[in-house]
Amino acid sequence: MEIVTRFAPSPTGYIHIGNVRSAIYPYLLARQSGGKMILRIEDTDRARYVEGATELIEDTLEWLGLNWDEGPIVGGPNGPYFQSERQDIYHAWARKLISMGRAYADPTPPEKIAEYREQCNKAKTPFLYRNFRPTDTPEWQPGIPLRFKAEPKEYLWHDEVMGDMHAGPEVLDDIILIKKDGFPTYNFAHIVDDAEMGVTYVMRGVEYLSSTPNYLAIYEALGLKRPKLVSLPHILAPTGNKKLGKRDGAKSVTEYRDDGVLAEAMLNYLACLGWNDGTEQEIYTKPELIERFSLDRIQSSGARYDEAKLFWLNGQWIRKIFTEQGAEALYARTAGFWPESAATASDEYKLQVLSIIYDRLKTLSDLRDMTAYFFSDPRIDTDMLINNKFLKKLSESELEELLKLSVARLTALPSWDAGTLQDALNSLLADTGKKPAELFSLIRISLSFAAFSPALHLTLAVLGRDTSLARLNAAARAI
RNA sequence: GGCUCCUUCGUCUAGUGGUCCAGGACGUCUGGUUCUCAUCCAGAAAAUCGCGGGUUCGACUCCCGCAGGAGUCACCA
Repeated sequence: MEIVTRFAPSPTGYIHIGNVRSAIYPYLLARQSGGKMILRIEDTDRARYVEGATELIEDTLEWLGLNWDEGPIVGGPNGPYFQSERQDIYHAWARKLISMGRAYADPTPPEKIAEYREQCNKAKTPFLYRNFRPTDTPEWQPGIPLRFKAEPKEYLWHDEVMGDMHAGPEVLDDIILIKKDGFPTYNFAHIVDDAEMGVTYVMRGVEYLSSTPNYLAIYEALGLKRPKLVSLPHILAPTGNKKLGKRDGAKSVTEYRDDGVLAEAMLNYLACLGWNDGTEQEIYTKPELIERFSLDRIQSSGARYDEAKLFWLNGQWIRKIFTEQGAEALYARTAGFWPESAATASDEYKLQVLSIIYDRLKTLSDLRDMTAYFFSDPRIDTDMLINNKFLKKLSESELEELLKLSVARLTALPSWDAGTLQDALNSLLADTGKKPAELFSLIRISLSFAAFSPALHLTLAVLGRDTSLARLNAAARAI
């Protein structure tokens, strides 16, 4: 049978690190089996609805490369894919339950319910609405909440991650199916939708585990085949034991895109947080994840989010793309990450800069700080030269002499390529009798006045003859 | 509080009765790669496998208790 999975977020804001796994795993499972993934927007709570959130969700999925087969934008045979547009469907199913005697209109005002709950709290007994079930219920009509009529009994089920589960009758309750405003609750809507859309795997966070018996009761009442149930453990915040959530400052997934994290690295990291294939591999491409993914290797305990590892992985991916797909492929990803002064620089020049600096990047946004001196002359800071730990042993006149000699030698060079420059630097080293630490530091700092830079001969080669010599001369004059 | 789930290096994890005085990765530390920073390479420290019982010739692995942590008990999802 075809595997059908779904990702069913509420449009209440952006997708963050803590909840994106419930999109990744359904995607991997669907692609692996040749099945399909549905995107469904659960917008039944008008109070929490956030304008533009649906677009944010779509943007996140598209960035990560998690394309859906049915849903907003792409459409499909089981639409609409917004719950707010499926009112009639829920009401039809609701009437079915009413006619079977498994649902009833409940006119009890919320204040009265709060009172019941309070009574139970005082008596230290669990609050179950079924114990307060009204006897003379009116006919159901819009404006009155509709409740499920629970039949307390024991439930057994299998969760693909948590294993065999059981729950006693004490957890079964008369949950609300349709709210006063006519919208269904999540509890009811997702069951109807999954059934109508042919969903075979329901993957969601573990917070739904304890309400599963109530869902099971509804499947049973409706005569529906249960989908496979998959509970995904929480991702924990870096500190404490709480799940990662927006109020702990969980960043949105796409915020990392803006910070220069590659989608490949993000997907790789998130997929492997709480899942592994049993090997010692750390870097996975999307096709590899699709091939290797398996539900039974999803961890049953929560996993702590570790940004340092994400950044490490991102560095690995930056290098992987450069070496496997070429400098141009990586360069194509760098738009928007260059310093402002690079605006007028040519693509060819930026590509050269990228080629000598890419293996130092943890994120693409590192380009901003690390490459500034390639695009504009740095401010001369003689202090940086004179007090350098290698250069402070040399007198100022000695530094000036060395710089002038270097300029003279480099000026005389017949060509200005990395190889020639390397040779020139080596012979300069031999002729002056200076240590590399001294001569190279002097030249490197004079060129960049930066905390660090790529290999000296490469830096010279990319900066070009005119710029290099001008900067060395300027530094010599400033000493 | 009731119910439910979870528990191996700081972190992510491997481990399905002996090959584990517990392996890999991130992070940390040390050394190397003609200066710097990073990469890369080599190496180190790092878990009495939550605790206590049992079963067994033998347990991280099976059973039972306990403790700790988490989730849930909405006309939110």
